[in-house]
Amino acid sequence: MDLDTVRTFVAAADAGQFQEAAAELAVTQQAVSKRIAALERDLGVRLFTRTPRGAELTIDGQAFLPHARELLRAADRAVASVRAGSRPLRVDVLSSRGAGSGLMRGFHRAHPEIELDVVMLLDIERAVAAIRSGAIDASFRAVAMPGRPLPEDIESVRVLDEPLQLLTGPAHALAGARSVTVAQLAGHRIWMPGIVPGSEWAAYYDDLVAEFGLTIEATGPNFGSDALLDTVADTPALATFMGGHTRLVWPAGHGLRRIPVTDPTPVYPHSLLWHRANPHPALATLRAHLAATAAGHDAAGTWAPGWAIAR
Amino acid sequence: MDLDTVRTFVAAADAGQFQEAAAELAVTQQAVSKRIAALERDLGVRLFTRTPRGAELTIDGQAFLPHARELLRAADRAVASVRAGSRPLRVDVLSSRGAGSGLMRGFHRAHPEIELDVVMLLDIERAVAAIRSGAIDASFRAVAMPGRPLPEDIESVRVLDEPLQLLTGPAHALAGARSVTVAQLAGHRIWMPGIVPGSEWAAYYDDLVAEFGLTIEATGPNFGSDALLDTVADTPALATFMGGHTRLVWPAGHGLRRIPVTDPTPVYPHSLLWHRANPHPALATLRAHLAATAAGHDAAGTWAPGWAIAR
DNA sequence: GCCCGGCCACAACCGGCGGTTGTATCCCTA
DNA sequence: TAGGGATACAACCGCCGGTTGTGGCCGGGC
Repeated sequence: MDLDTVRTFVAAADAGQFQEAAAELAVTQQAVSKRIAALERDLGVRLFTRTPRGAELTIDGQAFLPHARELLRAADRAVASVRAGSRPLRVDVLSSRGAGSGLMRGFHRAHPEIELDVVMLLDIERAVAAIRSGAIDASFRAVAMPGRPLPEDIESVRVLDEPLQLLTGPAHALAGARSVTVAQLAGHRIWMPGIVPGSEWAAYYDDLVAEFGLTIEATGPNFGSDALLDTVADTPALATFMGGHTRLVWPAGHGLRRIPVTDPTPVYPHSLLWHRANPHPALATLRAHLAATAAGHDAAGTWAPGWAIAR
Repeated sequence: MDLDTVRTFVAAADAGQFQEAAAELAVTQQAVSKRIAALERDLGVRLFTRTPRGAELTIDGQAFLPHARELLRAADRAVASVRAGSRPLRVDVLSSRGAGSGLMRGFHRAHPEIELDVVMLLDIERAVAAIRSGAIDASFRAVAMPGRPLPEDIESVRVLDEPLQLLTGPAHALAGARSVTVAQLAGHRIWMPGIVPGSEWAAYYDDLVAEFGLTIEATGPNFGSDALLDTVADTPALATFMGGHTRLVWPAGHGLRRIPVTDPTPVYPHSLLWHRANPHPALATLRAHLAATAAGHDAAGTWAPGWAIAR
């Protein structure tokens, strides 16, 4: 289906006649007639009843019309999403199910009128480059990499500390625990596929391993979180970490357990990063929303690498 | 923009390479390459970074992808709206702002998963013909015309009595009244443009005029309810009737007044009409919803023509 | 009652869009 | 270094979709 044809249909329906629609679209009446005929052939129904005084919608045409309008609106939104200047606010998040996504969902609920696009860059290096180039407007991340402070033109504000939880299958040795200490995790295999090597996310787990002597396998390709959950559910010796704010679509019958980690609770600190000179009006709205809804940071009993919360 | 091109973009994004997308779409790799290049030219941005091992989305491509998917979903819904068999439930209402529309909005809120299409046929003759032919699944209307009972294969159930209210501008003689009796309306001009001559709606007002000696001008073209409200607001000698369940988008600064009518209150009885043999599953859901939410009919102090509520 | 005007459909024609085949180039891997 | 797999570029061509020209239908006005 061609959107020009749909546009022609809507114009003809609004005008009530092909001739006027043709003038509006700057084509001949015959072209409109052929387009409508082609659309009717494709759909297999008659959309207009032709009269000597114009064309009026059939019942099928009436039913199709609002869908056609919605189709054109969707096309406009799609084009706007990549239009340079005055495009939707474009925000990078760490993962599709992490705290950043949750914050953006909350923002969208609070401001449904603001057009949003959420993308996922792989590490903070690219995120910072994209922010500086204007390709994205903001990013939810730990603020830096070890030894690599943020450039001066990037601003940041700490938004949320996401506590890590242990995710195990029903047959795991720790499956019955109400909570586990970090010390108890020593000796257990923890599997974190899909972490991009060299990213600040990988550095976080490197620090966690170095500090508490855990065994984290960050290798292996990422086949998606469904595959991860499947494997964890079926493998008694395997567990994984999950953000405490992740809202899982819980697969039925897996018997998965989420177990809080304590003494200390490892938290992943999320900050909002943006360019000092970014003029996007929705960016200010987002910052105000986050400031208004942010929970206080209770550092007592939690752990995070120093470089991740610097500034 | 061509939807085949958008489909190609989504396929390439999912596959991560043009070659596989081409195989999926049963075209050559070169065709996919040209389509993507054309889409990028149209949008003015690069959507993929080409590598010797495939093609991965740019940031713009990532932002565009969900919009592209939504565009294709909208196209599917549009096609489904006219697909013979298993199409959305198609319901006819009297007007876009009357009680029927309100009931359908309530039904949609209660069952958002059910696909709906609302159309507006002009009179009950056509509605009954459309119901019998299967072009629509149900209709909200007064059940019949005077002297023309419903055919045997059409079933109906009374759903809602909508009280008429008087709508006046601020300078109208009755503008200050908390309520008016039907007798008080005698001598005032009441303007009802857009009523289809010969329809059961027109017959209703004919009966109202004959019974109570009102002056109703049902003539003149219908320039839309906005124009109607404008005229009523500015013309002291003119009023109109409006369904009491109409939820107006109240134009600011017009000073319009809605005044209940009493002694008796004219009500427009809405029934749901459908074909006895219509197998659409959503039709049963709609009937159950209406039965569960229907208000009782309090006939005391109201008036409606006998033919409109027969059966 | 007839004619004219407005609107839509059909036919013929034609240019360009979008497909295919063929080929060059790049990069990773063995 | 050779080969495989990926994309881009070039040449070719059929057909889709536009235009012009024309005919039919119906209603309103003279």
